[in-house]
Amino acid sequence: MYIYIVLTKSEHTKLHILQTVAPIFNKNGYAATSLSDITNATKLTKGAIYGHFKNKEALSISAFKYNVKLMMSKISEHLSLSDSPIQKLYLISDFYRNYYEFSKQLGGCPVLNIGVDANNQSTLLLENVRIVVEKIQDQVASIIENGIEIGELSSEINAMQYAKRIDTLIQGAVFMTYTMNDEFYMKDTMDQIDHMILNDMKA
Amino acid sequence: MYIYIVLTKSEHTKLHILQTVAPIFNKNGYAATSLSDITNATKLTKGAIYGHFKNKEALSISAFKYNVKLMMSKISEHLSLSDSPIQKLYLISDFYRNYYEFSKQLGGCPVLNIGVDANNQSTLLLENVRIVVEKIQDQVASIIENGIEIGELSSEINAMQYAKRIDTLIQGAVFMTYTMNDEFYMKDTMDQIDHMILNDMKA
DNA sequence: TCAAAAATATACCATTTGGTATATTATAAA
DNA sequence: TTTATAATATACCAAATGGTATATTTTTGA
Repeated sequence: MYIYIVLTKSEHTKLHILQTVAPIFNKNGYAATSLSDITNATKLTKGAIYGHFKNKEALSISAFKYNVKLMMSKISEHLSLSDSPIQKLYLISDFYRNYYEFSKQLGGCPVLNIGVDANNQSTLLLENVRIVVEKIQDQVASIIENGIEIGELSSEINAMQYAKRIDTLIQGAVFMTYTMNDEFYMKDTMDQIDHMILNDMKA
Repeated sequence: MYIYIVLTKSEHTKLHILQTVAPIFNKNGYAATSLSDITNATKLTKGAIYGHFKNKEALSISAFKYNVKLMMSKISEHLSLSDSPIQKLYLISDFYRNYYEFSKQLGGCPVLNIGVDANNQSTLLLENVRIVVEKIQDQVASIIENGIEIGELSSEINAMQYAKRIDTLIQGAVFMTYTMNDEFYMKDTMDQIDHMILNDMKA
């Protein structure tokens, strides 16, 4: 079953801009993405761009959010494969085993790229990255809490601490995988996470 | 005991440029650092800058190497506190417990910042980051190998694999610490590394 | 002390930057 | 079909960009 949503001209153009521009900002970073990069890629003029976005910073934030939404919905989709909290944890590591290829479509990992880039470029952009990181950690923590409640996971563990650990492990793996262009880091880190679930977290 | 090295005018200026510019490139990234940033900060003119460096890219590479040298010599200094391989591993985690404050002087972690930044900006810069990462991992691996040889560490473990794991854990922690401005990630990750040394690596 | 060389400053280059005011075109409701 | 409005294009802006040729100043060794 498909749901067809009729877009107005304006909505269509705005979506086209975001789709086109999100990977560019993600790859190049804020400063290295120029308005001519944007107009060339979208085949639109500055008039059209500025009709939809206040300025370059606002566009970059919308582009970041667009990429995050793509990423998050892909994870959610994957996590829906099981209802069991512990299985959901395994599905997280499973998702990231293929994250290198997936995230290339987005122009890289938005959290890593924009997190590093925004740190000294745009306070607004950095705030948005932080919100996303917190949201991700909250979601993982609530999976862990559910697992503890139904007795799948040990009641000894601190849900938020482990959520942060998992997130930190993942980000390190993403960074190393991209920087060294070597998926070993991703695969090995996911093995570590699986090991952690089994040995430290399981009830 | 101090060693005084007499610098020529040229050497003095070159050092002054690198000292001044290294944190700026590290903070802002390649594209977001302009030549006027450089001339303003150094109080020199373009003539002086281009007398010492072929172009902006060459300067950014020298600046990266300058920061890496500062970082590496600081680590080496710390690791010289013990001759025991297993103690050296603990000294690595100990070093990174204070890394947030230390690396701020450099304008952030050069490996993380330039690694992410260079990925789509400068192939030359990225190559240099990779060389540094490999060098760090080789050094950690050789500490582990020594530990295995003298019986401090288990002969079951793969030295390079654990070197890469430690490095990946550290990079993740650095990223999270900076992005969230929260040293919890660094401290907790170093606890994990200590735990790994004791439970997975120790003979 | 002096002259050659090295270091640095000045003045310039074409191109690009983000952004805007205005003109033109396309859309959508009456 | 017409008309008001929304969407997009055009033409422009001052400022900044990386880089260079040349002029000036400083250094250095004879």
